[in-house]
Amino acid sequence: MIGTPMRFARNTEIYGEEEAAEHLYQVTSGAVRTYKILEDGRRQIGAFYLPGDIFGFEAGDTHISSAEAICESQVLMVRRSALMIRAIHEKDLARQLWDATALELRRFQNHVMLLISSAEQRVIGFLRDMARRATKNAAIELPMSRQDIADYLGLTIETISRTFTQLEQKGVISLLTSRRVELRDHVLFHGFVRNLD
Amino acid sequence: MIGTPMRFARNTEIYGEEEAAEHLYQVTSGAVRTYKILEDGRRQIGAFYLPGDIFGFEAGDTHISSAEAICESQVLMVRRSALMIRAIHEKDLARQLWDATALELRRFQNHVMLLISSAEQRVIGFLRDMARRATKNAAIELPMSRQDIADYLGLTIETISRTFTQLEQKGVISLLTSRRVELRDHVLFHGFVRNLD
DNA sequence: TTTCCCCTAAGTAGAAGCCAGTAGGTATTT
DNA sequence: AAATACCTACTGGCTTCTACTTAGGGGAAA
Repeated sequence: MIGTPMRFARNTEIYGEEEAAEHLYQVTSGAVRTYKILEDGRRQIGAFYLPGDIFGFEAGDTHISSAEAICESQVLMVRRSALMIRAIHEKDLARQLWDATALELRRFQNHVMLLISSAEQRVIGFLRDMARRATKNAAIELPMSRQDIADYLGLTIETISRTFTQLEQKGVISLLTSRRVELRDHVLFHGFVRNLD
Repeated sequence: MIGTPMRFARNTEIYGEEEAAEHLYQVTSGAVRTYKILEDGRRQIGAFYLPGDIFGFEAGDTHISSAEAICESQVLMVRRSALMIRAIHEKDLARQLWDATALELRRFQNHVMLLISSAEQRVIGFLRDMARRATKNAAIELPMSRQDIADYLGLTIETISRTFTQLEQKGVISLLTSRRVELRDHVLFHGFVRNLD
């Protein structure tokens, strides 16, 4: 994917909800969150995007979420219209666009699954997802704050914090620092954690 | 949309998870639910489809959910491959396919929003959604059972039942029968219900 | 260095889950 | 036709889990 490289500082907006979706983005470094503000003031984070991920691709004409850089980030920006026109002739490109959409749908579905479980399962599910997507090191780097995780999982920051501590006590994770987590193997290999007690 | 008409009896499978997504469907009568069974046995309903709605369109090669008829239903079935080939030349068709995908993404996003609210807000949100999509009668017809609603909203059947009763007592809805609900106007016109106490 | 978030800890209160039990309607059986 | 089973929906009591609140410590940014 070629495009214009752009830099965004921590907590700066990349695009806003309801704006015309003229561009498509790919993260090259850093991390991005998409979110919506609800009528009652709460914030729901829709997804996190890490290096390599494509975002801003809503299939419609306007963005359904806002996007912000979580930390200092670099992204490639491409004109959506240009891409769509090219996709008519280049079958590979068209294919890639559909794949990106399929991935996005799967992520949403996965997110729904997370939200109906207990706090512990949500956190484990989130960490497993991050582990799968991150560079295959033993430790997971979390670019986002506890508040971001809370707003993604539909929990409070305190519950996130408590659950991290409990998971460490149970030996499921190691908290190297607050932003570096190590997942123990049995959690990675088993699809699901049934009884941790 | 043209296609092969097919009938499905109540609670019969239309397609299964992980099956090749060879077809695309449009409901002509009845109602359809898509769902996934979680590792711990719970069922998460992803969406309900009513007459006119298109489903089975996952953007990928395999279905990410199973689909069942909620009640005796008729659907039109179209070969996905044929449609995609036609879409290359017919721009309108391509447009329609993207629109359907965009709608699907929006529905998922909406679903995520519902799942982070209180039980009362989830039920109200569900009913508002059904009211918007249904034929514009005063009363909403609910083809699905309380268990279906519970599995869609991530609640228990008891909570659904209790919340329906509470909403009726507060004057937000009228339960004409258990499957016919009338939404009071102020809920329809206001975007959100803040204080019902 | 210093400030300011960010994170963790602990206790209380409330919301939703779980476990019965009841009632009404429909289908099946005798 | 009566009796029975079955399915669906509603209600009450108790338990559990997570939100809310307050407080304090620690680390990153300026």
